[in-house]
Order: sequence, then C-alpha cells, then structure tokens
Amino acid sequence: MKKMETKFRCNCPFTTALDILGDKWMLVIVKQMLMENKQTFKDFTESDEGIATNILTTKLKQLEAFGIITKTKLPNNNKSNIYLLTEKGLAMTPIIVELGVWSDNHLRDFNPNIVNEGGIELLRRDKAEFTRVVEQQYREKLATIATTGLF
Amino acid sequence: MKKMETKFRCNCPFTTALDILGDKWMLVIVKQMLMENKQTFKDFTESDEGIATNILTTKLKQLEAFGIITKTKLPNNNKSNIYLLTEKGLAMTPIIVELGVWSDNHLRDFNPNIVNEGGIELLRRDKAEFTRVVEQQYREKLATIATTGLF
DNA sequence: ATTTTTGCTTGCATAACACAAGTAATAAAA
DNA sequence: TTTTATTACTTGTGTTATGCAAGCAAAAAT
Repeated sequence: MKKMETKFRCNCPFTTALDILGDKWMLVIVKQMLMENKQTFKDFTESDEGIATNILTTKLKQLEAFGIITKTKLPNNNKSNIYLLTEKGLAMTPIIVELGVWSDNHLRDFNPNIVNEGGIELLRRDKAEFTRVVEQQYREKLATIATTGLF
Repeated sequence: MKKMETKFRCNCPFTTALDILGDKWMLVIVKQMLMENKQTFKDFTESDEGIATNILTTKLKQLEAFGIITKTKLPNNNKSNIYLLTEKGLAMTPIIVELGVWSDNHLRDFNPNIVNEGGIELLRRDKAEFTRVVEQQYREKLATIATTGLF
C-alpha cells in the first residue's frame, strides 16, 4: 500500500470529517456493519453494493486506523477476522440516519428503485427513535459477542 | 464533459445518497454555501479547501443536475453567476450538522487544528437549534435576494 | 481603449477505484 | 491424511476522479 497518510484540507470540522468519510465507500461499509449485520471480509464482498476486494482491504485498514472499527480474531479460533464498530463508529449513526432521511425525501426521482423496507417507516415516523434502536441493537450484539465469544 | 449519468450501486436509500454525495467535494461545497456565504465561482475557488477550477465546474453542474443548487444570473445584470441552495439543498443541513458533531467529538486526535469558532458552542449545546439557525439564516438570505435582487 | 475580473476549458499528471486473477493459511471433506 | 474449499487477502492492469497549470472569451472596471 502506498499512502496511508491523510491530508486535511483545512481546519474546518465539517471538511475534516469529509477528509476521512468523503469517499465512495467509508460510510457504506459502516452502514453495512450497523444495519446489515456484516462483520467478515466475505460478508462485505457479498453485499449488494459489490465492493472490490482490494478496495475493501484498503478501506477496512483505514477504518481501523481511524478507530472506527476493530479487527478481531475470535477465541474459539475461527480463521475469519471479525470487524466490529467501536464507540466512535457507533457515534456515526446519526450521520447515516440523516443521509437516509434526505434520500427518502429527495432521491426517489433519480433512483425510483429505492426500497421501503428495513424499518424505513420508523425512520419516517420517529428519526430519533430509529437512531436509538439501531444503536441499541448493535450494542446488544456487541454484548452477546463479549459474553459468549460466539457469532 | 464525458459522463453525467449516475449509476446507483443498489436500491438501499443510504447507499443511493452516497452515490450522489459520497465524494470529496459535494458536501463541502454545500457546507460552504450554507455556512460560509459562498455563492459565486470565485467565492468557491478562494475558499480554504482550495478546490481546482475544473473540479468545481464539474461539481457545480452535478449539484445543479440533482436539484440541490440553482445557477442564476442576476437582474441587475452582473456577469457573475450566483449559485444558491434549493429546498432540497437546504434539507441537507442535518447531514452536515451531524458530520460536524461527530468531527468535534472524535477527530481532534487526528486533526488537532480543528477550529472552535463559527458557532460550534451552539452546536455542542443544542444541535437542533444550531440546525434551525443555520437554515433560517440561509432562508433570510434567499428572501433578501428575492426582494431586492441584490447580494 | 486597455486592463482586470470572472467563469470557465484544456492538457497533462497522479490518485482512487474497478475487475480479474492468483495465493497463503486455515479448515472442512474424503 | 491427502484433497478440496473457504477466507482474507495481494497483484496486475485498466478506467475514472481529482490535482495543477495554463489559457481564453465575455463582461466590467479603469
């Protein structure tokens, strides 16, 4: 890999966030972990979005470097690596939720195939509750893993 | 310009939003319009982020094509083009606000130079109020332009 | 009439991403 | 225990996105 160093364009907090997240894949991967239970390399490669394996490797390394995810090999020695969101990663939920709200309201003219499943009714009815539920479910998953060591 | 057609990776609303906004510049430009009063080609080229003029041209066209901004030439025949956010563009405020919150909380280790000005205290104290104020100020600006035809 | 400003375009370099193939380590199957 | 399959990558090669410098026409300022 050539370049892991991130250059920050300026000292604006918004732009700094986009220096890290402003690309085609970072937020998509976090979304997949948060709402689609993706946690292994294979899980990500099999997703609808269809990320290339070399890009996935790069992005997972970046997410880990920024403390957004962790890479773990399990005690019950599975060979698979398990990728999990950290608290910093979980704190990105509101960003993703707002992207979903805006998309739901304004992007159907451009992509008429946008699905209405996956709890989008709750997202429309109560955004804050949707966010809470998503975060809580992920925390429960983390707790289960911590307790049982299983997936 | 070669390719204006946007390919959507899948039917996920979140991913569809990122098919449009998931790059290095789209959200930065909207932020500049919303919070830094940028509205002319020159304004954008002179910003801290330092976008190249060819990229700026491309991105402004995309934002216009997606109905996020409008391009206007003023009645009091200025030669400058004026770029303004539409309602769809204004509706992106919560996305940008959440990026700012996350950045403020989690990115200072990576970019220690992140500034604390620009109403970030309000952002910390009352996120919803911050969002409301930003949107309202922009609407007032739009109203002034509509009334007086001046900038 | 001349100069400056604005909003671009063009050409060329590098970085990001896409696609196909290959590989080492583990694990499951025979 | 040898074979086969799976997982998590790497490598090679192309295409798209972005960066940088220069140029340019139309309007505006001088």
